[in-house]
Order: sequence, then C-alpha cells, then structure tokens
Amino acid sequence: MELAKAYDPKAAEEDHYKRWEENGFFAPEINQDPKAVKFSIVIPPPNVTGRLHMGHALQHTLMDALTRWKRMQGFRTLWLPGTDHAGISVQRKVVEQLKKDEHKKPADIGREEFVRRAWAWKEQYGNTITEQMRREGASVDWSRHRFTMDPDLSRAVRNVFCTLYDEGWIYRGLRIVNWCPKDRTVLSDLEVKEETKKDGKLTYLKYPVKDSDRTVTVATTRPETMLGDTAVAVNPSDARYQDLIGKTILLPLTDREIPIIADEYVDAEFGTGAVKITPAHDPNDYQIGQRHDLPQLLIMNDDATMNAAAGPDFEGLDRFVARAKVVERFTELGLLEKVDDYGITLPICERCKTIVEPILSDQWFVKMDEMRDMALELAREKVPHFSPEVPHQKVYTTWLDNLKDWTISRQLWWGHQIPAWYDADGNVFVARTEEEAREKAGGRELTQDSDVLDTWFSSGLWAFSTFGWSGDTPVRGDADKSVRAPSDLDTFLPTDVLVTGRDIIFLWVSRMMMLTKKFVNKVAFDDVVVTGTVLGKDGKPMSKTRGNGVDPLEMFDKFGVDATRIYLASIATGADIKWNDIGLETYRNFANKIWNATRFCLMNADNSDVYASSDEVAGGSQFIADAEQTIADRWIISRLSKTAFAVNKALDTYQFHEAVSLLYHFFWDDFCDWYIELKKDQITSGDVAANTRIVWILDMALRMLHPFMPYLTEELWLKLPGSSSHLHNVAYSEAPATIMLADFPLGDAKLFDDAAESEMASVIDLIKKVRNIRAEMNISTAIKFTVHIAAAADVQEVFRANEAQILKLAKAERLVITDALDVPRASAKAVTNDAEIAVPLEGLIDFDVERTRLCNQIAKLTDEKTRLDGQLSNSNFVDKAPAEKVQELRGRQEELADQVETLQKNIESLN
RNA sequence: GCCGUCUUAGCUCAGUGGUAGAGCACUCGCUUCACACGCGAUAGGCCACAAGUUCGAAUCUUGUAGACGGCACCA
Repeated sequence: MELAKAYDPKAAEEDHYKRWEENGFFAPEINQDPKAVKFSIVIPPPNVTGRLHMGHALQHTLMDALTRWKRMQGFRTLWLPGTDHAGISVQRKVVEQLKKDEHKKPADIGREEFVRRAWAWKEQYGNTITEQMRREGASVDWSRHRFTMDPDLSRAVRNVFCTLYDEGWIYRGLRIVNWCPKDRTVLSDLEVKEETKKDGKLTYLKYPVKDSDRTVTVATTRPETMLGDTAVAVNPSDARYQDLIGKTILLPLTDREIPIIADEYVDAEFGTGAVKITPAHDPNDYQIGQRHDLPQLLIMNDDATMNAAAGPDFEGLDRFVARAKVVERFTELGLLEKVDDYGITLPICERCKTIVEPILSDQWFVKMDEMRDMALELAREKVPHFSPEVPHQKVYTTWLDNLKDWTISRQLWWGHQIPAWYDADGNVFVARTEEEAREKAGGRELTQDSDVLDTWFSSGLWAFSTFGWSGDTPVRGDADKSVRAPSDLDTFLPTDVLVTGRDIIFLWVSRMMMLTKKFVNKVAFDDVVVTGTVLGKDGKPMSKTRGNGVDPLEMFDKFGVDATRIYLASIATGADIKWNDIGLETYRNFANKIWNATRFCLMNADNSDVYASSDEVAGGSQFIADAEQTIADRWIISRLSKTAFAVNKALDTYQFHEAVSLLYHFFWDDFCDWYIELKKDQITSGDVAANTRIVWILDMALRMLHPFMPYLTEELWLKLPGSSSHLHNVAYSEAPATIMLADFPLGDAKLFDDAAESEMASVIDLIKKVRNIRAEMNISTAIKFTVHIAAAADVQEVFRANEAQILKLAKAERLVITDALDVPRASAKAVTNDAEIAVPLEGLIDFDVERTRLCNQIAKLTDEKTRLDGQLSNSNFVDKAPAEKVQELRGRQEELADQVETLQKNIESLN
C-alpha cells in the first residue's frame, strides 16, 4: 500500500467523525463489559450565543483526550454535551434583532411573543457551537445532549427553587444590589467587574447647618446621589463635629431637612470626616440607614435617569447629566468647596461594560451560609481537588469563607421564570405550578413573578439535572427516553473530572458542588482541571475589540484539527500561553512525520503477520520471547513500554503536556530517527518478523497518540495490516474496527530492558561521534572511511552485533573493533563513555582543525571534571551526601579522567 | 489594602534539591531509495536581583525590582 507523500488533514477529517457517531462509539452503551468501571465528564455548557473560541478548543481537547484515553482502556465512558440558555446574551440578541428588523421594542410585542422569538432564535442559531464541536472531533454522546431549558431540566430548576424556598434558603428582600441600567436587570456580585479610572473626581460639597451659619463639607464621587441623601454621618468621637451631632442639615437643591448622626463606621481620618448618607444608593449607607432608621429615598429609574424624587429640576436627566448639573448648582450657590482629581475604580457590567449603579431593590436571594459550610467542609478535604492545586485550592476555599448571599432574580424574559405568584395584596405563593400556587392561595387570582432566574442557577444543577434528576419522583421510569436504566444518575454521578476556565470557578464550579451535595447528596466531581488562558500574540486576552483573536476554525483549516489539538494539549496545565503559529507548525510537521513513518512501514509491510489477539497485542507478550530480536528491537520495545507507562501516569495526573512531550520524542527521536534508520535494511528486504514488529510498534504509538490526534491516527490505523476489531479492548469486541476502541497500551514493566537501553546508548554515542568527525572535518558523504574502535570485550560485542547499522548510519565502509587502537598519525579521534574511536584520514585531515576539535572536547569534559573534583574533595559533601550519590559521581569522575587523558594523548600524537 | 502567580537560550515555553531542556530562529553540511512539514552536525543560558537554609539552591525561605491575576474597599 502506498500513501500520499504528505499528510492532508482535510481528507482524514472528512468521514471519520460521522462514522464514529453513527456507529455509536461515543455513547457508553458501546461498552459491552458488564463489569466496566464508569468514567464521566459533563461539558461546561457553552452559551447558545457562543462561537467556538480557543478557550473552548483547549478545554474540549483536554476533555476529549481524557475521554478517549479512558474509553480505550475499557471504561464505560460518557462525555455529556449540552448548551446553556445564556439569559442576558440571548435576550440581547433578540432585542437587537427586533430593533433591526421591525424597529420594535420588547414591550411592543409582549412577553409571550418575545419568548417565542427567543426560542426561534435559539433553534436557528443556537447550535453553531455544537456543530463546531463535531469538527473538533469531540467524542461526546450526542444522544444525551442537554439544554438548560429542556423540560426536565426546567422541572429540576422549579423543584430546587421550591425546596430551597420551603427550607428558608431562598428569600425575597429589599437590598442594595448591582443594577445594570443598560440591561435593566440586577446582577450578582460575580457579574460585576471593575474598571480603573484615573481621571475620576472627588467633589466636596458644603451642606448648610440649620439655624447656624456653619456648613459641613462632605466628599463624593457621585454628586447626583446627594439628591437622595437622608443624613450626614460623623464619627461619634470626632471633636470637630461633637456639637453638630443631632443638628439638622438643610439639604441644598431640595426642600428636605436631614439629621446629622454619629456612627462608628465613619473614619474621622478620611476626607472631611463627614459622610453624606444615601441609603438607597450605597451598600454602606444602607447599613447605616438601617441602624439609624433613616428613610430610603430612591432617586433613579431603572435606566439610571433621575426620577420624580430627585426633584423637578432633575427628573428625567441621565445620571451623568444630573451629576454635572448638581455641581453647577452648588457652584452657583457658593456651596462647592472644591473638586479634586481622584483615581477611582468603577463597577462595570461584565457583559456590556456599562457602569453599574448600586440601588435599593426588591430581589430574590439564596442564603449562602449553610451551603457555604457544606462546601467548605468538602473543600477542607480537598474536594474537589484542583489541578493545578496552586493557587486554585486556596483561592476557592478563601472565597467560600467570605461568601455572601447570591442574587438570583433577573429582570429578563428569557430564562426560567421564577415560580412565585402574588395575590392582589402582594402575598407571595411559591409553588411548582400555577395550580399549586392557586391552591395555596385559596383560589385567589394570582400573577406570576415576572423575573427569571440567574442563568447560573440552572447551570448550578448541571452535574445532576443532565443525568435525569428532575426533582420529581421517581427518577427511574422517567419519560425522557435518553435517560437509561439503571439511571444515569446512579451510574455517572459523581463525575470524574471537570475541565474549565478559572473565570467560572466561583460562578459555576462552587455552585455545582453545593447544589449537587444538597440535592443528590453526592460530590459533583472529584477533580477540577483549571485551564489557563490562551492569550493573543500581544500577550493580552483575546477579544474582539483588541482584534487579537485567533479563530480555532481557521487554525483547523490551516494546520489541521489534530495539530491544533495536540498543540493545545502541549500547554502546561493551567498556564497561560501567548498564541504563536510556530507552535502549531511544530505539530503540523509532527503529524506529517507520523504520516510518513507510517507510509514507510506500509510500503514494506505487505508481508507482515497480523497479530492474533488483543491481549497479546497491547501487552506485546508475543515479542518477549522473540529469538530474532536485535538490540535495537529490545531497545525500542523498552522505550515504547516506558513511554506508555509514563504517558498513562502523566494523564492520570492531568499532565497533558508531559504526555505530549513523551509521545513527540518517542515517536520522532526514538522511533523515526533511530529505530527506523537502524532497521531500514531489514524492513526493505522483506523480513517478515521485522515488518510485523515495526507495525506493532507503530500500532502502539498510534493508539497512544489517538486521544490527542484522533483523525490522523484513525486514518492510518485502519490502513495497518490486520487492524480490525479483534484488536479492540475486550469491552468493544463486537464493534466495527476503529482505533478509538483499540486497547490503550499501559506499558508492561516486563518489557523494560535497561541492558538494551544502555547498549543502544553505546551504539548511538558511537555513531554520533563518527558523524561529528565527518561534519567537523568537512568530509563528503561520498567518502567512505574505516572506523577503528577500541573497547572492552562486552562493548565490542555490542558493536559487532550492530556492525551493519553502524556502517550505514555513520556512512563508514569498515569497522575495525579491537582492544587497543593502532592507527596512523593522520587520524581523527574521539571518545565515548565506553569506547575510543579513530578514523584514519590520510590526506584528508587538517591537523589544526583536528587539534581544535579535540581541545574543544577536552574543554567540555574538563569543565565537568573540575566541578566534580571540587565536589568530591569536599569532605562535607562526601560525609553528608547519600553514599549512592557519592558513588555515582566517583564513577563519573573516573570516566571523565580516562576520557580527558585519552584525548590529551590524541593531541600529542598529532605533533 | 489583602491573597496569589510569573520572571529559564534571540523568540515561544517545559523542567527539577545533585552535571540546564524542547520547538522555532541562527551557523555549517546533505537531491542519504518515508518525510525539505525532511536528514546530519554545531553554536547559544552565572535559570530577574540580593541575602539565608543546605554537603549541595535555578529548584526551598525571606526581601527587592518588574509583569500579571483574584478579592475587598473606594466619603
């Protein structure tokens, strides 16, 4: 069989995914082993508004690599896909569409129609990202795809809400919340980011004291809020204001009189020591207001314009216009003391970057104290365990420690409408259905709460709602047929690992831990792999506004899916990385290397024996007692086994980059550069045993690469002679042939062969030294020379056994293997750890070049020797260091001494 | 303000209490019958700086400088 000369990713990516999916390879049901252990991952559901970006590609690669790796080992594997309804994002898309197409506002069409259109939007555009995941090769079980607003997931949301309400963990209350005036909804603390403004202002306002000619100066960054002031506070022990406590302020621009109160919260050292108190627009002021029973005067509308309470001069003005006007009026009144420049950080809406306004509002909250304690208890036992552990384990625990209540209502139409109903008097009835609520209300007319729940409320249930938990009983016999018996919940929860970005550890990971524990009394997942951020070429996070984004799909087109995947997997776990195409080129080249190595093997493999059974194959047991093995064979099998062992260990500990590096160097350096070259003659001459063996090694290597490079490895593996389902893991013996169900090599310690590795090291060292002589002496490859080698008897044996290979790779004509060198003066010389080498070069040698070459070698060895001599003459070291270490260094010291001595003699012999 | 991370070859990054690694770039060779997306051979680093612990520190501790992240506060 002959392959194309270069690997074409597109051709390989074309059909395999469809075949895998249609054959049901992704579903756990493919596993026929009743005793199989499960392995499960739920995907962090991407937003339906999302398009695949590098962060997804990275996370999906890692999840897929783990899933494929476990699946090949015979685990009952499920990677569950799904999407999130993404409340605000979808709402915004639909609002935009409505405006663009029909010049209408949501209010014009009403809630019902709006929600209908949101669903239509979701149906039309919401599966962009799931289609893109197919391109990635993600081996998710599409038959179990979930959406956070699926009927059963929505039932779960209602049930959870009602239960938490009944138990007093959910409450409705008037609090200062983060209000986004653009989205016109409340946000949780986690959805508020900050922006540092250097050109902020601190404005000092003078408030006249009633029945006095004094004024009290207060400072503020938001002057317009003075219209909602209901007090001025000072520290009770502040001497400057003692006599004013209890007096009254005539609040300028209003006709209101407000008290001067004393409160410990006020820092006498800061600013003027007097603070304006606006209980409806500041969390601290709210607290003070509560303590002093102050009125709460709300002066803004939900779009951050001033309302009637701000007075007729200000009503209807935008907050920033009002701010300027307040300052202007104070100036006119002579009550503006000064305006200082003041660096300030402003809270902004995570999504639309609008400045968030703290306002007093009636909202729904989840009380976090018991949930927090539950999660903390687990966190102290390192559940879940984060990789990398530093810093996430600690950050997560600390965050939990300081957790505040969670604002869960949102003033949107798209989402899970809150299952609470009100009667005409405002009494609330929380129930699973409207009927139930009406029953509770004694049949009164009810109106449902118009708010929806925070998107993260439903994603917080993702770890169990996706497995069929709806909160209704019983779970078994659920109408949804995609929930299999025994129930997925029993089978797949706890999930094994969650792979996610650090930005949603609090928003999502923590809430899944808490809610899963609370409602299913299970741990949601044992491990959390936290991925780093793929940064743009400029070292900053990729973003549309910066224009530094890299589209994974473009990379797929340019370099291939497999190259992109394995490159992403080569990034150290949790580390940020600056994007560079060169990294991708490296792995594009690697893919081509794999292709061509296979091409070479297949050109000669027509006569290779197919192997008998999967057990023998994966363990390599058929090769253990193979009498025809050369040192190179034992060596490559040892290297293969050690690589397999190390790859499994690396994946076990989520060291994906380590696994990639091991495979890269095993395949390219050991297998291609040395093994194939050493075996070339045997292979091309049609040696059946040799061909069978090399195909086996290739087979094993392809299997280990498959989790990272699914398309290439499948394409090639199916072309190997004898690749068929009998090579599958026993759990999949009945499935059609595919590498994705082949047994994953674990690395058999019986095949570790240190003797072979050390012998090969001798051969490789020898060949390299001879090549060095040729290169440094500038001798054309056309000239075949004789290589003289002096070595101990056992080493001689190794060289003799590999004579043909040494001749070929060193481009030599003859080897003279002896106990001691006997060569003409005009020879180039070198030493290895266990041999002396000389190449007679009569007429070709430049004695100065040779002298320099030898001196350079001596210099290098002497550097090392000097260090060792010093270390070994230090009695502290010899006494205190482990004897083993001392022994090892002494051995090396002797070796070096010998080599330096030999090289010096060689130089002398030149003179 | 609190907590934390990073600083290693020209570039992008691994790594480890016991002789510094990779890919790319650079230099020098190669139409070697799988691959120029290749093959071979070199060169290149007092592992940010300072002090400490240790027989031994690039690795552990502390401090300094620079880059960055999270949280809190912001009258």
